[in-house]
Amino acid sequence: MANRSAGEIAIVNALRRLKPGEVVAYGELARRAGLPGRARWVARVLAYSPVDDLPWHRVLRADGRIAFAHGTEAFTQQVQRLQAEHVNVINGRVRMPAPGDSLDALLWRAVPSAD
DNA sequence: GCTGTGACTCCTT
DNA sequence: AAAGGAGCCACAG
Repeated sequence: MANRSAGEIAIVNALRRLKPGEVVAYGELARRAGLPGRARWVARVLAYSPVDDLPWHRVLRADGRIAFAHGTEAFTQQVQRLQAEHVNVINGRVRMPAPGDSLDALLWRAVPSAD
């Protein structure tokens, strides 16, 4: 039996494990799903997965920036969803967790940025 | 089966 | 801070 969508299922499961207010990078989510280096696969799953109740808005680029261009509908919607979960977003950027910060930082501090 | 594309990431100027 | 390039891999043509 082909494991055609095994990775996709793992990605969706990892996504479902995210708690409100918790954000991760595409690559980090891929790593949690047991698929290191498959960040682009995560992005594709978020874009095309038939499951539509996924917390896609909790996934950001590795530097904490939203993956969409400013002014797009997707960008605006992601910012709104994040703010609804008390995630501070400034100029399309969120502070990514440092390795030691983990549990204390359920709410991530905003990072000022020029953009 | 080869080529181009992309909601990515890392390294090197 | 910004830009270029390589690696990555599923998918469409």
